[in-house]
Amino acid sequence: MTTSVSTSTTTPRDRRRRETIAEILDAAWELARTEGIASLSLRQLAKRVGMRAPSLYSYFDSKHAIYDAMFRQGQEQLAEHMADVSEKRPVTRESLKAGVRLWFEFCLASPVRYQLMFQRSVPGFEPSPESYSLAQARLADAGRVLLDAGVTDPAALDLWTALLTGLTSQQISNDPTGDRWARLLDESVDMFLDHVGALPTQTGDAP
Amino acid sequence: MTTSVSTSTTTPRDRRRRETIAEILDAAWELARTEGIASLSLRQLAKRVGMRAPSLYSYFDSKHAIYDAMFRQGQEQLAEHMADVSEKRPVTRESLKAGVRLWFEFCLASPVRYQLMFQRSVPGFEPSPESYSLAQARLADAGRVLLDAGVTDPAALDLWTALLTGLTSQQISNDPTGDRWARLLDESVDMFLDHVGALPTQTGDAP
DNA sequence: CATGAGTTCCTAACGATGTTAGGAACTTAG
DNA sequence: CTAAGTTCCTAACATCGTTAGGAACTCATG
Repeated sequence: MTTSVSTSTTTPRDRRRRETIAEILDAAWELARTEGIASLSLRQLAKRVGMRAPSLYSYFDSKHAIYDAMFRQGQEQLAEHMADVSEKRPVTRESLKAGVRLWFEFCLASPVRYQLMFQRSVPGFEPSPESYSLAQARLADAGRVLLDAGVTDPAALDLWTALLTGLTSQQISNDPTGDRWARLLDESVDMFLDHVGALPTQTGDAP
Repeated sequence: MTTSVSTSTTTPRDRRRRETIAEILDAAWELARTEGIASLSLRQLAKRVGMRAPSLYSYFDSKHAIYDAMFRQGQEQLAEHMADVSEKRPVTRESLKAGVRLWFEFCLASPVRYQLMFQRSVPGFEPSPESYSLAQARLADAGRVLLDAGVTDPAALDLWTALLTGLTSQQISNDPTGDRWARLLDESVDMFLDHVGALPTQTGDAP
């Protein structure tokens, strides 16, 4: 309950605090990258930022909260990564493929991030409602793109996400560094669109 | 190095031992079902079979070895579950759909088992080479079925497994008890076969 | 400047985890 | 009967997330 109504929460102390939080999260990602996302230990993390484990509790309520913050970062990064393509209209076969390729790129760029965000690889963890709503919004975006492509059947949407998540996790667990996935992605998109009869590859303009 | 060359390892003691091992594994599955596959604790497991934790080490070298034994059990159960359909020739669109439905049934019957076998949901665990080879054999079976259906392109095989694993994990995490997946499965199989041009739905017998 | 609140850090500790050491009681083979 | 092998135990170690309680610091107000 400080009386800081004047400057909008940018006191010199708050700045330092935000820097420390960022530093902790950076270290957490690095540690997750080397030890595995589920093997993040507070003592190791604290050591990496020059602290003891209990001091982390000045910045996060629990280990869970750290995972949650990482989850949010991931969602923000995803939104940024997809910004260009997610609003482009009209939707064409090519723009859809480009979007899918961007999504794949994002997932492959950091398998650990992918595991945290989409694979529920951390045993006790599920994102808080606020963080999860971010994810829902992103998913709604993807759904809207497909809707604008003329795909309306809910079952088809299920099929679409199943196809993409299947391809992604298969690629990540089998061949994270391979680069021959682009063709498979395009083929999948074609298969799906042909099946549901959307965005025909022939120029389908009515005269 | 006992001199038991006569009776093929069926001494009254070995029997008791095998019973105990089975009992431990049963309790492990039950515990995994209630606590989550990754939250299996040796002390809880021991309590459930009327022991203390260290006594489990007379039967398994480590917690990892218990997971490995569970993995093997899962593979054996899968083989048994799929036995009817995996050898049926010639492969038809219907038999393929039946096989896929069996697979789905198996996965949904025990989400915990699915997570252990296919989702790598236990942080430190990966199956031993011997156990893994079992899984490889099962996978080869599935591949052979597809090959006999006329699907030879390796990329198409990737697409097939991606589609199925995507559908499975999506179903399990979103709606484990729902029963409207059968239609989606059939639709997926049709989409795939149409795309690769195998097993045409018209009676394709040459006159 | 001085005082008091708020923050950031620490050490010590609790209960839980997987695992090892060492020993007692039992089963079995010679 | 005796010696080996097994099955169980308690005690303990290092690790984990987390809490309690206190020392040192920053900072706004008298």
